[in-house]
Amino acid sequence: MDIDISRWILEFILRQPLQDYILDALIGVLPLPNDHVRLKKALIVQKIQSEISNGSVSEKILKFLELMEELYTQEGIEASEAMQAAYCAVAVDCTVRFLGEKVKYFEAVKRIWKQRINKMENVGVVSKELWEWRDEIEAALWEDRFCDNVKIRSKSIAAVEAVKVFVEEAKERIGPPFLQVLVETLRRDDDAVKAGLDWQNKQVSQDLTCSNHDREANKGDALLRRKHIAVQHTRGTTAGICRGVKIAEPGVEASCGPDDLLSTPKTDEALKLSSLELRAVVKDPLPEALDLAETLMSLDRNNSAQQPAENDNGRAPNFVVDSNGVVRANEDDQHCCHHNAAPKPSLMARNNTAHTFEWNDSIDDLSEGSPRSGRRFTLPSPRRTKVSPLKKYEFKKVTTRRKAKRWSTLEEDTLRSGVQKYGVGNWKLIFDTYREIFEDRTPVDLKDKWRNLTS
DNA sequence: CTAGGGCTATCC
DNA sequence: GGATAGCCCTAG
Repeated sequence: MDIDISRWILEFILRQPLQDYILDALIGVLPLPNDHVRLKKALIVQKIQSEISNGSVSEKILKFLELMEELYTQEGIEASEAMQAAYCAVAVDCTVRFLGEKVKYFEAVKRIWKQRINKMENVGVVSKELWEWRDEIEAALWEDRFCDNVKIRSKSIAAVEAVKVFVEEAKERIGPPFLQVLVETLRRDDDAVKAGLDWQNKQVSQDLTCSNHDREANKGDALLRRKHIAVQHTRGTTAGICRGVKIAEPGVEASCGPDDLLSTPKTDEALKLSSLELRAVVKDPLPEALDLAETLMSLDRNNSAQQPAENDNGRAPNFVVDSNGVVRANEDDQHCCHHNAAPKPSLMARNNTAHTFEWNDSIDDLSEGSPRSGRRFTLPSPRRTKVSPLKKYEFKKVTTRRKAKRWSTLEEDTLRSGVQKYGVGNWKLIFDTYREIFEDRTPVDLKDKWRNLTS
């Protein structure tokens, strides 16, 4: 799986309620970038949420908050008050819970405050309040009155709540997952298409010159744009660039927010250009179809005028153009043709109505009396060819066959002695040993010659 | 790199 | 036209 796609998926999943073991399994399976800060932050937030899911805090949260602070520092962002408050609350909570047990309390103070927090003098996650707590908590190790003071004061600490506040703030800073932004953008695009069509339908009633064809073209433009957006998002993001247009992900090197993510003058220009290119490649079949219909109807009128008394079998078919623009034979004629249909050909014979590779819709093929004369006519379509685009760029291997050179007696004798010395099959070794004698030969030549000598 | 099948030019 | 020598291609 593409590393970006797996990242998007993981980012999205991280916003969902998730068991830790599932997350760990996903991280183990998905290919992930090592240097994507937003993903790391999302992972940390998920881990913190997981830690507080049982209604209490753990020392692990301290580590996660420290990691988060490191990421903030990398981005030049200062640790927030919410982060500092959460860190302080968790540290205090994880310590004072052992106040009744002297040994455990001593170990907790040593582990959390001496070994962890004391080493973080200048780290942003540490606040002035934390240092005040440190003094009181250490004092409580030696004097009971400080112990009581810590007990009373710590009752006001709501560690889980403080962590939740931080989590919400962190989520907001990280922003929505890329896939969510993408879906929302596409939905807006859909709404825009619908709104556009509604508007066009209203215009139709007022403006009779606006044809169905034009409306379809407009609709196609909007849909085309949507597809381009999807393609650019899914295929162009590794480099982040498609046709010179950069599609930024939210929160990552983005100069614009999610709202104007996909609507910049450059993207619009690129999409228009792509649309024009597609139109240039795909010929609109409608005008040609209408010409064909007109031709067939005029033929029908002429035939009717020239052969008014002809019987049903020889009568030229009547054609009608249905509401879809499809030219059809008159129902009566179809009925007639069924009665006079030729015997069904063998299954192995070519079926004239089957067009697997090449559509045979040329008007030249619609000669009278042909098997298609009384059948349904379809719109002319672009002719498909069997030419593979790969063939166009296929290099024809040009190899000049070497002129056959007869083996001299010296060469034959050398080959024999070589085989005697090194054994059959060591053609390269023999060739290298007597390279000056086997001029213009190859090890394969030696092999071929030996085959010839021993045959 | 080697083995083996196939192709082609040359010889008779 | 068949036989053969020399060369080429490709799978393993």
